[in-house]
Amino acid sequence: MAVIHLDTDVKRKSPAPASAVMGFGLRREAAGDEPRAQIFAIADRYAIDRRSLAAGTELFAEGEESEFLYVVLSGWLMLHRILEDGRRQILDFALPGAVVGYRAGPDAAFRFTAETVTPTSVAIIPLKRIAGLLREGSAASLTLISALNDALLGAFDSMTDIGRRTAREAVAHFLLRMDRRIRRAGQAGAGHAVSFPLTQEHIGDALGLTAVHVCRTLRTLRADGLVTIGCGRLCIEDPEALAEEAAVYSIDHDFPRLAS
Amino acid sequence: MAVIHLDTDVKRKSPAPASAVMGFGLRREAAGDEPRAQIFAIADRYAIDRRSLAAGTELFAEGEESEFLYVVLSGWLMLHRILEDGRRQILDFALPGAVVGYRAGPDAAFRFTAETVTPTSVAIIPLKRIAGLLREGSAASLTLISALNDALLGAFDSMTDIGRRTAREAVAHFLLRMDRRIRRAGQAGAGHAVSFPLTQEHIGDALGLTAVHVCRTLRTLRADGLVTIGCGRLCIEDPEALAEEAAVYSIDHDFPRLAS
DNA sequence: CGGCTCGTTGATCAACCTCAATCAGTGTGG
DNA sequence: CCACACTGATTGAGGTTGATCAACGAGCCG
Repeated sequence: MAVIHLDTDVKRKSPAPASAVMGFGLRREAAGDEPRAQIFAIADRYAIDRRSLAAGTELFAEGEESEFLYVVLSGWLMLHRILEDGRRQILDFALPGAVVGYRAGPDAAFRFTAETVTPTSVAIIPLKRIAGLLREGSAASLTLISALNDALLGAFDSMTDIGRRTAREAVAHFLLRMDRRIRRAGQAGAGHAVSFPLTQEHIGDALGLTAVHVCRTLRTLRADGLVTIGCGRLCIEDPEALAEEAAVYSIDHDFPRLAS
Repeated sequence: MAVIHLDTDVKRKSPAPASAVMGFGLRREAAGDEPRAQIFAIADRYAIDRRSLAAGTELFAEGEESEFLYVVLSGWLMLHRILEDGRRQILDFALPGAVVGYRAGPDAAFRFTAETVTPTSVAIIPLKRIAGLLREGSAASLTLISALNDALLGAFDSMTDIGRRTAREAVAHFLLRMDRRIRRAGQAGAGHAVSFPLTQEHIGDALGLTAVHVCRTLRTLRADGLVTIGCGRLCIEDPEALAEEAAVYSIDHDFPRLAS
């Protein structure tokens, strides 16, 4: 896997001062990448600890209460809900630089489950400190609001995919969006391809489809020379043609179409 | 319609000071209703103008740029996207007390269209003032973040409805959610019923269904004695049974089921 | 009255699901 | 070293949910 995994200790419980615990040089690592650098700066300043998780483990579960919020430092998380009979809806994926688990306060339960897709490390930030940050006022407020707003716009994209696009359109649009997010998160791979840890079941659960149907859909997209996907890699072979397949509305800010 | 419509002038362009324009006694009207009162307080303090719109008019359209953000004072808006061939996905409904159209700055285009469902009046707030508010820090930052977070959680609910619930489950869950939102927005009607301005097409476009199928689904829900809906009114006749039909996950914070 | 929106119902169709089997790759314990 | 289990991808056959197309009635309005 191309996901950088910095350390493997499960949890450091020592209540050391933040500056001592969080000296990872995150700012250096992400220099120049504006929104992500700002999130990492918040993690650097306000986190009291960090935690490394193996793939497939829960960070928190729907219904739990906790005093913390998390910033993804490396790896992928998925946020999801599961209905009683096992149906699963993946609500979002959290890439490095994502803020996960914001709530109004420690007495508000998590409304979804967060589970790692790859080995992942997160910074742990007390909600109390965030509340303080907001009251006092700083550029961090704007960063946090922007992160939430981005998440909301992403959810709107997903709703449109799930509700009003065909399977082929939805998968095409999903791959375009993910490719862009992966690059923005600084995970760009060699050449055109990016590392892509999701299984077909993940894609299906994010788009309201079955893994079987995602498989069939990907087969046709591959056959048409639009994408290469598999073995943990994704390559958008023909972005314009794929955007065409995705039934992107003409005004779409992210994927402007050539004609009109 | 039970939606209170305070005035009908189309637009006051006079750049009068906020306090002069916004003396509507909103704080009095919403006293005791915490989150909504806080939003109205923000509108009271930061709005430069207000605007009243007839039903079925656009407040703003996807792709537009503007320096403003809006707070709904009365009436309903719908936020939606339309694909090139006319397919429409309704992303959210905005009830009184909702914040609509937040963006990082005036150069960021709207990513969806906002259109009135009923006659509506909104307070107009310059994005600049919001940015200032966040930098300076105040309780308003928390209010704004909470509003965004609530919108995100609502979008997650919708995604689960659209992606992983059957039409019957989705409609049941949607009606439960809307009933709760209407009451929280202070629009509770007489007795069990609430005023409900949405058409079956609105419901369908919010849930990724056709109006025809919503009609058939509502028929069975009515026949089973679960809801009364029509003529601009909605009445949840049997909340527990409807939650049962909605396949609400057992941990759901909003609609706890009786058993487990 | 004509035109419009909204709700309703029927008949048909297809997109996507379900069930099932196979296969490759990978890890594991004997 | 191999049998075995397990995950993830793939393909086939058949079934079902919800879409599409169409028609009609009620209410409203100019």
